[in-house]
Order: sequence, then C-alpha cells, then structure tokens
Amino acid sequence: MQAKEPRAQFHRAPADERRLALIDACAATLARKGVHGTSVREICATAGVSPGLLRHYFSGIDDLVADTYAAIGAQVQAALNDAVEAADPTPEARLIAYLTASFAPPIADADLLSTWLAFWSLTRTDAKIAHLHDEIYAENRITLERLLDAHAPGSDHRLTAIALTALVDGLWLELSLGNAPFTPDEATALAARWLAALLPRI
Amino acid sequence: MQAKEPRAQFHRAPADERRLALIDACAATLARKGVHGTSVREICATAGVSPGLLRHYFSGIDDLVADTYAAIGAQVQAALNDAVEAADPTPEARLIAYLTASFAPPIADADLLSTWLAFWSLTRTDAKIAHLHDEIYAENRITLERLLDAHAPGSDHRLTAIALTALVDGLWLELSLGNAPFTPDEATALAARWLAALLPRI
DNA sequence: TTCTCTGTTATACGGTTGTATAACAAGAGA
DNA sequence: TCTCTTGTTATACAACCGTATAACAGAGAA
Repeated sequence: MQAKEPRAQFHRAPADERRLALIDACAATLARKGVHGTSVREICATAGVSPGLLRHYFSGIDDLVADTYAAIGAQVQAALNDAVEAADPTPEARLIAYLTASFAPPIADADLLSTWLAFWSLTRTDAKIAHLHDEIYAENRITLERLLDAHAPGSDHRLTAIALTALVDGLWLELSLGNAPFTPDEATALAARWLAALLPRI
Repeated sequence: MQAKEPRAQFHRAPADERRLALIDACAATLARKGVHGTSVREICATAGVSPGLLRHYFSGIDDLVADTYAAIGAQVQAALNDAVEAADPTPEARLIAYLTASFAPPIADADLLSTWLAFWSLTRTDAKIAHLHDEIYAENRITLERLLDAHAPGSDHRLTAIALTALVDGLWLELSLGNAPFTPDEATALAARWLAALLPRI
C-alpha cells in the first residue's frame, strides 16, 4: 500500500570527478570503519551516490580498493616530496625535512594509518595490491637513497635506506596508532640521531 | 523429500581445550583469509566444530578475536624470551639473540603478520583491542629496557627502547610481508650496527 | 523545443553474515 | 544400567553482502 518513491534528483558529473569522489569515499570508509565495515553500499553512501554506480566506474570493489591504494600512495609520496623541496637546499636540511614530515600531519595521521593497514592486510590475498606495495616502497627507497647520496656521494646507501625506512615506518606506526609513549619531535630526534651515527657529518 | 540427516557425532571436550582450539582456529583463519574472510562459520569449520558453539565459549566473534590477540601476543613474548634465555649470559649476546629471533621464524612469519595486521586494524574500532595493544607493547618495551640496562646500567633507556622497537617492527614488517629487498641476516646486522652506534661497547 | 545518449537510480537476486533457539546425545555419577 | 546435566548440533532468522538489470532523467546536440 506504500506510495511509489519519487526518483531522487542527481547531476551527471565528469568521469574523472566521480572516480575521484569514489576513491576518496573508499579511503574515508576504510579509515573510519576498517576493512570489515567497508562495503559497496557504505562507500557509495559516503560518496552520496547510489550503490550501483560503483560498478559503472570500477569492475568491482576490489578494483576500487586497488585504485585507492595507488592514489593514497601517490599522495603520501607527494607530501614528502613537497616537504623536502620546501627545505633549505642542503642535503642535511632536506633529510631532516623528510623525517619531520613523516611524523607530522598529514602523514602521521590515524585515518591514513587505518587505510594503510587495510592495504597491508590485503597484500596476502590480492596480487594487484601486492604489486602496488612493491612499487610504492621501491619508489620510496629510491627517494631516500637520492637524499642520502646527496649527502655522501659515491657510497652504497641501499642498506641505510632500508633501515631508515624501517625505523621511520615503525615510529610512524606507533605514533599514528595513538597512545604512543613518545612525541613526534622525539621521533624526529631519534631518526636524526640514528643518521648522525651512520653519517658523521650530519 | 530429502531424508533427515543423522546428527553428527561429537565428543565433549574440556572447556580449556575447546577455548584454545577456537583461539587457534581464529588465528589461523585471520592469517589465511584476512579480516574480510574471517567469519564465525569459517573459524568453527577450521576448528571442526559447529557454528553455534562459538557463542557457548565467547560472547561473540569480537570477544574471540580479542582473546586471540592476547594469546598470540603472549606467544610472541614467550618466543622472544626463550631466545634471550638460550643465549650466552652476557648482555651483548642476549640483545643480539633478541634481534636475531625477531627476524626468524616463528616471529618473522607471513601468517603471524597477517594476524597481527588484523589486530592493528581493529585498534581503531575496538576499545578492548586498543587496550591489549598498549599492554603488549608496554611489556615489550620493558623487556627491551631491561636488556639495555644490563648492558649500560644506570642510564635512561626509554627512548633507546622505543627506537629499537620501531626499527625492529619496521624491518619485521617488510620481511614478513614478503618480497623484502633484504635478508633476515641483513636485518639483524642493521639493528646490531644501530645498537653499536648508540652503545659503544657492543 | 525536441531528440538522443548515457550517467544514475531503484530494485531484485542468491549467497553470506552474526546471533538465537530448541532438540539431541555424550559421558559422568548414581 | 539408568538418570541427568550440559556440551554440541541443526536450523531458523533478519540483516547485510556484491552484483545484475531495467527504468528513469539530466544535459548537451540538433
């Protein structure tokens, strides 16, 4: 006996804009609800769009998640690069800027961590995600090796970059999880002290 | 028209045993299927038990996951302690043993990481899990501070323990995710080198 | 203004989710 | 051997899942 619902109003958006809105909504949902609470309906509700639309832009929810990983990864890389480029042009200042940025928003951020954890946890089950992970981390290490090489040209910085990445990741993780028993400044100082021990001139 | 299924045979197990079996099954399922693929039915199937039984021992699936976190956390702590106690009784050897154990099975293990990632990702949404996380990490830091204090008594090792935890976590994460661009031995060497820089006598 | 294309919504489908419930049977105690 | 307790199973339920489909309507083209 219920009256027929009038069809909701909507506007047709450019394809790029809609894709981006869905990617943003996917990241926001992963952050807020975790992998468990992230569904097609939840994402589309966040994007203010009907559930069916997701499959008009992506082949499925897994596809959207992978694209979201790529987008977020690029955002992080860009934010770090910006911080480095905004620093004094000495190799030392650029390295420190990289570290400082790693422990401050928008990098050290509970939402970003939640999203990132979702990606990590999908690495085992989703080959596309695993491939993206390798790409993103390889690019990050190359960035670091360049920064290190500017400081001490010629030597091999492979292991140094690996260790620095690990240290920064570990500190970033605890900071972003919340309740960390240390401050962002202490994290930067720790990483800098570590660098000073390895690269005496810093 | 189908014949009534005869009720499956079963045996009544001691409460502790059943609880443990369900916890093991929960960990295994989280490792194999991820958060997304871990359901009451999947866990109970792994444990070889009917789905309804879970709620006879736990108030719900969230409760079981929390207990699983506590159990796995204790196992990890125990494995690390065993490695330390099995080492030569010098402070240096004990520290190195801690590091080596961190990058070898059963600690560095893809299954353990998958489970651990699930716990991390629940930290945001589940208060009980968040509390467990704080407890487990605090205990781990205390263990490390004791090891460091045995080597250099008197000084404050708070930040050193924090940094070492972060470095080990980061290296462990990449190793366990697979495709890491370094070996477990290199990870141990990196951490040891870091310790040597901070604590000259190692 | 009208036409046409297609981005978008609404709805339906079979399958799965966590939980509730009652019937059953294992195994200890008498 | 019998009884009784209760651990365990089987089944049911409403809610949700990801996807498929057809009808609708926005907005540029003619």
